[in-house]
Amino acid sequence: MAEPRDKNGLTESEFLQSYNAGKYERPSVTADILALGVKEDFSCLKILLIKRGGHPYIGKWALPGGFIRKTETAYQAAARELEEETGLKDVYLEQIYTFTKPERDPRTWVMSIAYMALVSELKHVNGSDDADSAAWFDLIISPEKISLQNKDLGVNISYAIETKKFQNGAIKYENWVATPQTQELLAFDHIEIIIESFLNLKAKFEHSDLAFNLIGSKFTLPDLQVLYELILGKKLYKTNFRTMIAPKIKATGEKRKSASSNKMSAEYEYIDA
Amino acid sequence: MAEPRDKNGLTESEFLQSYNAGKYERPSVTADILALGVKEDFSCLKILLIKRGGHPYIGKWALPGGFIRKTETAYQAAARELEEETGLKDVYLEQIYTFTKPERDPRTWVMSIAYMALVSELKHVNGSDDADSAAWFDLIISPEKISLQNKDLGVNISYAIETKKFQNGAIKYENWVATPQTQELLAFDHIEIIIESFLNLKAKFEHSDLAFNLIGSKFTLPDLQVLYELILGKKLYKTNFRTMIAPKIKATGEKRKSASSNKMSAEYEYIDA
DNA sequence: ATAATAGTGTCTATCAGACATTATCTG
DNA sequence: CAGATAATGTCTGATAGACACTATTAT
Repeated sequence: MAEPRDKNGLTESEFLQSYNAGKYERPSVTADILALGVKEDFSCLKILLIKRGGHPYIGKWALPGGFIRKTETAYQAAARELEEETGLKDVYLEQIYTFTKPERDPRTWVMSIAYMALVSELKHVNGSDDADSAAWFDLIISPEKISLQNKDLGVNISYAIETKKFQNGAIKYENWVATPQTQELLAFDHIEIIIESFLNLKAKFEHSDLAFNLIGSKFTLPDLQVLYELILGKKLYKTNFRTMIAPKIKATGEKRKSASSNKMSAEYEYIDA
Repeated sequence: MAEPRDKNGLTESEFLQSYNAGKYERPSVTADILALGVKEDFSCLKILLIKRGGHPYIGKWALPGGFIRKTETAYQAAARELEEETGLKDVYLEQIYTFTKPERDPRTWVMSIAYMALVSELKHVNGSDDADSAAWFDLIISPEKISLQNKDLGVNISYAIETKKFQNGAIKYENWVATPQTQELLAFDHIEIIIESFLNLKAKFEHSDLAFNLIGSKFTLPDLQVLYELILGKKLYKTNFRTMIAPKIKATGEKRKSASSNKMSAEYEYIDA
């Protein structure tokens, strides 16, 4: 059978040779990473930010990330940038959402593919590259408010969150808006990425085993419960938590102090179904 | 306080004026839409495909979609392309996933932001633009196989699906691979977009009211149950289905024939919580 | 009239939520 | 020893799963 030709009489290989990639304007695309961890004493979640070393938003705190290269996937770019800018590697990485508002970057047309990383050990992070410095911030988040704080650096970034539901025929949407509450703010629309990703994490948390990516391989049940309470934003009953978690874990036989209190407790590890 | 300057001594506005957008190579970005509906007699799901009118993959069936413009969001592009190529508008549209393998398009570096559309009425669709023609295909999907068929056009496209689980330390992944089973196949990596989106839909289906976007505003319970069974891929018990769905619906007082059988049945409508 | 299917009643197992109680550990 | 917290027992109500049965409708 004859090779198909288009309206200009070209075969596919002829078309590809003559294809002009410059015909349409193209956006730059970055992979930005929301890296989450838990504070050593399990008193709050931690989020990794970098201080921007160049324009735009020079000196502002931002999510680590950078431009995707032609030879790599977005996932590979996210892993590469995370390691380059903070030294973190071999962590759980998942694509969350792609942000595309045309005016979201003052330089030019830039889309951002947001990734969420879950980190079980808050390694010391060091800035490099585009980033002056990298640091873990306390992340305090509720349905009404989000704060990112680093006491050592004296930085406090807060936004109020308002959620609105609206409906369009049978089509139901939920929207939220973040309103700045402090002088110091995040670069770009990164606060939106954080809120969207956290809501995503919360929704997935109850029906998956994502929690175990945030805690070391050996842990105590009081610590694990505190972690669940941090993410879900509510207290859990110990008994119910334990019956829920029981099929997923097994005792190591060891005993050790919990990080969230300083009492001895049995040690467990995750078993995969 | 002085305006901050970068290592070249530029302020932000000076930097932005001199910013060279051509420094890094940029990808083209498309919005592609998986539009789902239900067959009139509720015997299977339907998916909207277009026949490509130009290279590459000329003459092959593909998802509707096209390049995102500099003045619009990906959501707006998806809505626009769907209407341009098929005439469908005012439908539920949700971003699913962004596909970024560098070699996924033979022309050049192209990323695809995939959207899922849920359509409650299978309006007659007409091709235009890049698309020779648009048509609804029967979508038959199981954990092992996916088929897209249009008997009028005599087209049958099938792939076998294999799922693999693998683990990387505490990090657990699930992957699937689609293997061609027929001569005729979809353009690009669109089969991946379809499978990924459908898995997403299935996961969300049980914990949301997405179903009502696939059925008209007035419906019978037998029809609604058949729709749930189609998406979930399993039989449901009538009693349990009705107690589950009861809080979300109210009777209109009318009676009419179901589409899935030809018996009279009470008519209901969706009520929002 | 009969077969098919719409609609209802009910039983059971499981699980989330809620307290109460006992055991153990730290200071 | 006292106060705190780890660990366990048990009660309740809601919900998913499973059948059985009656009512209604198309042919």
